Amino acid sequence: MNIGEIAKRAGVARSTVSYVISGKRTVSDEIRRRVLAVIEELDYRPNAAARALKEGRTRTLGLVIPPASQRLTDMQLGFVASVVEAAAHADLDVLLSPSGGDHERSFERVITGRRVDGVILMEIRLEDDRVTRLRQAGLPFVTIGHTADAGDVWWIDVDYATLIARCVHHLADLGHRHLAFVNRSAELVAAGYGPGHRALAGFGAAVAERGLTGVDICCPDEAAGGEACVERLLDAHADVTGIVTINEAALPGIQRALQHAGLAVPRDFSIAGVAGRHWAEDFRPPLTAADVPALEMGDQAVRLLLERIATPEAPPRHVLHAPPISLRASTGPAPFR
Amino acid sequence: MNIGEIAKRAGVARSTVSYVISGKRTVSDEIRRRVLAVIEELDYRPNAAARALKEGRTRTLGLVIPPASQRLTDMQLGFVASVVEAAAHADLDVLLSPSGGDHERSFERVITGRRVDGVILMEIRLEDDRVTRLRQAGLPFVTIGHTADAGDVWWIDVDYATLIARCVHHLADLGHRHLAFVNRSAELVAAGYGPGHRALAGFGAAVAERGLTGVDICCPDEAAGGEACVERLLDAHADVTGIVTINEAALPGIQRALQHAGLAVPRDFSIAGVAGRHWAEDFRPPLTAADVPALEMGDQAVRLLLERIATPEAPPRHVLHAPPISLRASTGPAPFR
DNA sequence: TTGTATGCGTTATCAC
DNA sequence: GTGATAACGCATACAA
Repeated sequence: MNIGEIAKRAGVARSTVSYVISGKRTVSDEIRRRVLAVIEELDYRPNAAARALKEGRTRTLGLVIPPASQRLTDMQLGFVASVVEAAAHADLDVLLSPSGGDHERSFERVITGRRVDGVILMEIRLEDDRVTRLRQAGLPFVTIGHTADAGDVWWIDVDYATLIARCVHHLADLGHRHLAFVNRSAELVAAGYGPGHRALAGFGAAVAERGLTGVDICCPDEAAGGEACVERLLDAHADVTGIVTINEAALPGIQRALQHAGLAVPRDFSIAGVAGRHWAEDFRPPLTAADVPALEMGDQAVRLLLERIATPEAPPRHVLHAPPISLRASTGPAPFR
Repeated sequence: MNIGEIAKRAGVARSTVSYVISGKRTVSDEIRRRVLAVIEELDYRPNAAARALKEGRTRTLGLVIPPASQRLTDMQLGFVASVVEAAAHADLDVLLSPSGGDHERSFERVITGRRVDGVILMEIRLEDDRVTRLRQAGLPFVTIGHTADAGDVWWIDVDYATLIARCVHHLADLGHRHLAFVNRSAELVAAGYGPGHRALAGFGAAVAERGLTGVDICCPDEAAGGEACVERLLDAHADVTGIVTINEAALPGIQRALQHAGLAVPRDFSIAGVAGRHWAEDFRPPLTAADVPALEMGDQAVRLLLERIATPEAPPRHVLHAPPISLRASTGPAPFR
């Protein structure tokens, strides 16, 4: 079933069918009706490969996700969901590529061979080979997160340093003097995961500015790890009265550890951080946290990418999100000890 | 950058370059080396669209996921992850398509226009338009889950009826006489979501067989909903001593409600079900449950699809998984009341 | 062992 | 307002 078949049955030239479909030149009403009727009858759809070959674009975006073997966080999932949604809205398809581990071939396949018109990259590290590779491939791309030297790339990110600093200031205002920062997993941080490093820097700066003492600790990205981490933390630093965190997946475990230690939140202990809305609201009591606007960010990433594809020479654009901290119920005045 | 350019620089015919790449006929060592050197130097990769047009296949699979707006469950995420992984392993790309809601266009785009060689469909309902549509489109597809009339389609599913029945028998053996079944969300069940209906049927049959009393209740797929649901349940049916569930996302809420009601698990109350391993292990105490082998199933779905593509006339294949129930710590003898 | 020629299904340029 | 035709980049049957 191809455009020639439609043309033959409608008794017109192939080009006429093409123009009926694209509307790029005027076609008499009668012929258009006849062609459309045949298209309808045979349920004809243009062949995507032929069109891509001729037009030089695929109407497809590549989305490079973290290796799926390690569970995606809620936030990452939100990005994927919103990117797919926004792409669909722009009549674009999304080609998924896991990266990292032994998935180099998949990544290479997606970015070479003109398979996609552009790429959205997630889970960026301060130094990121994939960014280097995309730069050299000359394929338009936008990153969610940004490398250390991202002046020339288009990106969109959450301002972890600022958000974590705000959490520290909030707790300091409440009288807390000894805080802990619960980071993402040690492997991730060691690999140069941007949010981990930037949030830690923000924590350090704010703690210093307010003259507090602060300890930081890496924590596996899951409940059991969070529980163990906080147990150790409470053990080693009995004076800590508040936690600041960006590790949403560890929250259920953190909660269990505090409960187990007989610490009531927020009476005996406060906690605040950056987390997907869902995690924050599921915390008991609901978590005072900056809600990452993952849905909005995915949408924005697609818009930026389309802009970049449309105007390759435009100067790079960066967007840094610093959503307000939603005051919920997990922070309160520092306890007397 | 195309094959002709490589040919010119290497001083050979285009077909020779093509054969060097595909290896489909022997090429003298010297010429092959020369060609490969040029390919390497220019970092040439065959154009995917041209290849797809010529070969009549795209080396791409379509993966139709539930509308991403509603959070994907862990299990669904496991399917996506393993499908992408298995596809990458077979050097195939995965085109993602959200379905349901206002995403019909995306779905249509993926299945028409020969954009993919085959489709994997998730989150199947007993009556499912998408299955009908794919049947009529004549595109090879495999479903994870199965419709009521799935004799002629290739599918792979979890045997919810059997697994839930096993949970009931397990609890009955422990002396429980009054059980409750916590289903997925009312909307999902009303929409004809297969697992919900089949699990309920299995529950009803097993309860009848053992002469127990059973109540069933639909429950939103999230923690807060689970908490509210179980509160109502305990209120209305004080004699219930055990819950059987397929609603993994509600588990944290169920746990909170039981705790809040002062019921210790498993001393005062037992709970068992079907859940992703992660949810089961995060439950306190760890949940006695059938661990859905999501990773294995995604892999299998890809294998089945490739088989179906390779042999279009082969009789349909069905795989029903009934993994054993992992005995953990959430079930115990019925309490005296 | 290598080269030549053709067609996959579109879109767009040119001629009418 | 419409039709014929030349690419797009590749794979392969056929010729040498």
